Amino acid sequence: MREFCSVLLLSSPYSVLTYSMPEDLPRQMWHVGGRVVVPLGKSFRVGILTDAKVAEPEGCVCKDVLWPVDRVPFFSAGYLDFIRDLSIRQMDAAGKILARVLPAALRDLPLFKTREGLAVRLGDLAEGDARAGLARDWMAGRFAPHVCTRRPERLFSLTTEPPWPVRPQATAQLDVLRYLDVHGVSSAKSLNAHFGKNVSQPLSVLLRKELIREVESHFEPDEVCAPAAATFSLTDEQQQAVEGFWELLTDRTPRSALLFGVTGSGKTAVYLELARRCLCLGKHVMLLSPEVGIALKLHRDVREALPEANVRLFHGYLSPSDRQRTFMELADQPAPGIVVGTRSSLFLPIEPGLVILDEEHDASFKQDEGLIYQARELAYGRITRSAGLLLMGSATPDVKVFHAARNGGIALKRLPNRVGEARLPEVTLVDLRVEPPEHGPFATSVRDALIAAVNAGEQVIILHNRRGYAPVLYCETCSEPVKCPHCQVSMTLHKRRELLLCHYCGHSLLFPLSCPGCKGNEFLPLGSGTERLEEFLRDDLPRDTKILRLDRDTSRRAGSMQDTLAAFARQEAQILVGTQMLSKGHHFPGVTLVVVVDGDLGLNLPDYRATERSFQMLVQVAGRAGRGEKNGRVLIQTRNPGHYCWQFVRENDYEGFFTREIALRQVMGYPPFVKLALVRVSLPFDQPDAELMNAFAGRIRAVCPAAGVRVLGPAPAPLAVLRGRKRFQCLLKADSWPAIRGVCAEMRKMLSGEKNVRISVDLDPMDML
DNA sequence: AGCACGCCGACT
DNA sequence: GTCGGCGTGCTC
Repeated sequence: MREFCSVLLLSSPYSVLTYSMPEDLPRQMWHVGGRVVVPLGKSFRVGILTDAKVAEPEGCVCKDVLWPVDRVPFFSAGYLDFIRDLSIRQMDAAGKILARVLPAALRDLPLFKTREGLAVRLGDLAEGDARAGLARDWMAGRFAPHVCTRRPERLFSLTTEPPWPVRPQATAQLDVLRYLDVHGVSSAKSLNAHFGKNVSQPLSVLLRKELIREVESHFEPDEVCAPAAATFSLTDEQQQAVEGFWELLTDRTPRSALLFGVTGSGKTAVYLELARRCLCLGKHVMLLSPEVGIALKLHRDVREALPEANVRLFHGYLSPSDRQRTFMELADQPAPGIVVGTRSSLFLPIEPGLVILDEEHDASFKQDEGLIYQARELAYGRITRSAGLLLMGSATPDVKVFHAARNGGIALKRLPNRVGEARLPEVTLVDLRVEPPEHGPFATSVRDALIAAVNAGEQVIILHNRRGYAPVLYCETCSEPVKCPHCQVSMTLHKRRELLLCHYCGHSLLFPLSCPGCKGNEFLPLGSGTERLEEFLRDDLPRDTKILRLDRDTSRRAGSMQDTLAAFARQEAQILVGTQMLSKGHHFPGVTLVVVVDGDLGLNLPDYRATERSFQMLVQVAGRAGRGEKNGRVLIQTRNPGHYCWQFVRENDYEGFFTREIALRQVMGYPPFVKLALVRVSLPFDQPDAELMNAFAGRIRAVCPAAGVRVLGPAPAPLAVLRGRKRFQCLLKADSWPAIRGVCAEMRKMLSGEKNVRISVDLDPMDML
């Protein structure tokens, strides 16, 4: 009796196909959840054996599975179920989703080698004299796919900021330096692709001059300072939270919980204690943070606090070989361990007993390109299959999450007080209409406070959520700002880097330049970003004031973000200027003053969550002040002091804000009271759109009412042109996800035949740009 | 993704 | 008549 199995293909066409089990090979060679090689047409594919007992399909002749790749069930039933569920929700093939989240080496055809090291052609595995012998060798562990440990990529990073000490004639060297400046840490491969083979000459010269250096990875793990700190003590509040969550963790039912603790209340200590206990229970822990930088810090905290534990770091910037190694090791070594990482860690092949999402509210937990997902939902999907606990932590929870916590769907524990003597800072609004900025972007009282703090030897954080020198470069000849040719938005001047950058698509122009419109050479930089702010402060503050800047531009060099943060923490500078990057999770006991240059930025975006996000960022950055012995102060400049969010920021009153916000959402019909989806259609800039969009609008209007879906648009997206493509979008609202999915599927079908037209569906979008 | 099949125009 | 262009459709 022939047996049949299902195989999920990990490369195109990504379908699930039925194969027969070879009758001449031992049944023990195959594992459900293991990868296998199968024949497809004239070639071969790697797939996952997902089901070992399926009926023979009608109307086609099944081929035999060729050979196993894994000796162990690589993916658990729970993992595969999780991926299948995701594929339904994303309306995409499961194989395609897996292909996007697995390291490439795991979906490529393996190279089989005999114990003598001779390569075996896949065709020879299908038939041939050696087949029986190879099967015996496989069972005895003497024949295996060669693990292609690809040589780690060579990565290069700048060591200094421009201007570089290079002769202007050394154009090849300058080109390489500029490339690294624009693209950040780059591989030898990408440099070769961009410059051709003769890049090696300037590269070696630059290495010798130490203007660039070779790095291991974009982010290198920190050294552990004191790996001996075996015990840490918890406050009563922390202890109570731990006990509450521990009950949920051990009750063998999937649970979600929220740790709502003010900034500086010591949420990390709670995570660490729970993680320790979870390991003792013999279960894996995932500790996830929204950003790599914070993950690195957590990674160090964990290794210091739990020196015995088996701790791994995982994030999207690991080299392909490191990712592959982590996947392989986790799949066949079930000893419980802790994975510290970013959202992509949720696809690692372990069964987590505890998933912790630190700074749960952070927008970076949502992946918004390629495979779109929200880490919180994936994390829940994983713990439902391992009967684990999903623990979210934040001082400013997502309104949706807090709503669920209020209504009992999510368990809630609070840490209302800061650890030790530290108190929450005093927040003051500065009305720029009454007190116009007379010192650069600062009102007089703000500048006075700055100088007073500096003179007192205290530390100050200045938040300005806009990087670069000036967001607009205005041509005085033709009275037009310089715009990105691909996006039609104003390009930002980066003065020191001698670049104009489009912050939406990354397009860059060398500066100085002639106006692309009129060839004029007179420009006026309008507005200011962090770079200009830094320049102003260097002029304005006392000579010997040390200033550091932290934004995406200053952290392009490998390790420079950690260096800056560490230098500021060691109090080597009085002032730290930066974007929202510095509002996240850092502990600076010396900071007594936080200044927000423009509190209104972000309040008026076309987005129902704009206020929520603004509130969260302001409370988080305010929370950087007063974590030491001295009390903290926060000064926020605004031109709109009447906005409802200020009162709550001032009083650090999250729950007050929540009550107000949730009422507003109910009235306006926004999540969590409705399900929301953003459907975006894009097509090349020069392709006519009228006919297509009319047809699209007609179709969507025809489909929606019957499905119980309300529709807004389609209309041009707020960023109407991006990366050379015109963008249209419409917003769908409904009471249930299936209703929305139905409409989206219909829209996809309608546009699937159209050339160059792309459609993307974002269920529960974070923003609407 | 490949690789077939298939239906048209330019060549030996 | 045959070679080869790449549009369409299938792969257990």
